[in-house]
Amino acid sequence: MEKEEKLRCPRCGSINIIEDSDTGELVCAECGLVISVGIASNMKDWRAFDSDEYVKRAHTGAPISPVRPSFGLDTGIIGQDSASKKSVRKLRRTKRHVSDSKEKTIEPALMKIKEIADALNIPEETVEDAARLYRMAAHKGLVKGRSMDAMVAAVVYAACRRTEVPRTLENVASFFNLKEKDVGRSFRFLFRKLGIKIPPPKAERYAYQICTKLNLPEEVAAQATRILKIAKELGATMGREPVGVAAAAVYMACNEMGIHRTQRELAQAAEVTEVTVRNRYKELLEKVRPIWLKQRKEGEKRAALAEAGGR
DNA sequence: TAAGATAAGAGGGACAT
DNA sequence: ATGTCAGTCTTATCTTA
Repeated sequence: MEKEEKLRCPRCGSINIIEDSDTGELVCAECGLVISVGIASNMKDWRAFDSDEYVKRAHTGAPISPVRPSFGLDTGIIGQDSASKKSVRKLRRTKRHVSDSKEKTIEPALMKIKEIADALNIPEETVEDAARLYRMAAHKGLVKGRSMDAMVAAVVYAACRRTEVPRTLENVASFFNLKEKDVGRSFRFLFRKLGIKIPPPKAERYAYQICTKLNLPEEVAAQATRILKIAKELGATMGREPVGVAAAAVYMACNEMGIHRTQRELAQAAEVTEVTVRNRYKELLEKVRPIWLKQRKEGEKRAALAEAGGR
């Protein structure tokens, strides 16, 4: 059935490597790692599955460099890589490969992926990943007998997670008029069966997204990112929904910078409840704020010194 | 009106059976 | 496969400043 190469997946060691004839990419059929080219380089950390584990096994160093993340959503930042045209063609050209009927049945799903991607402003890179995941699922017979919408929703959501595009289950589910929990169920089913580990979403991504929604200055996002970094190091985000933590961090950054935003506004932007924002905020106040303020003070001091010295 | 507090209920993960 | 357990988040309601 599957093509086999003499290659081994560097992540899971499987020799079950599929070649995507369109892109020439080598993809591990077991875990989905793209071996030769593509998004693999963007996906750094795979080990953890849920939020708890993520913090427990938090990679120590490696500060998440806040280098202009492309946070998407209605801002013009998405079209960075101008490969859109190429990848659309890539998606269309799926029939050329593999003669069997499976590829044919996949086509409508790919179209749906395109549709939802347009609606939710999802970048091409993510669309391709979703298509790739759907193919893997189809080849393993995981789609048969299940709602195609739910499966498409699941792979789109998964691709968003893998490529760190901040979209919630709710975002994806509502496009298909599905319930969040149903998409979630499909998502978990699919990726348990595929054996693919998908890293938890990063709170920093949501922080930027929230700031964008509320038209907050970049400095707020930068401060929120620092808060989140400290929170992570302290384990204060353990087991919490990243988007909720992000909302609280942004709220705290606003407060500290004299920008008035209510908890309700943050809650709405993050699509969580006020209670969640409150609870996360409370935790951040206790655990993170002291350290954060100290670091800020030190940072300012350094900046002042540097400026004085530079003159 | 914003924010804090509390309680009941749901859904899901870990773990054991 | 099914059940229990601990923990989170949501909804609803009430209180406080």
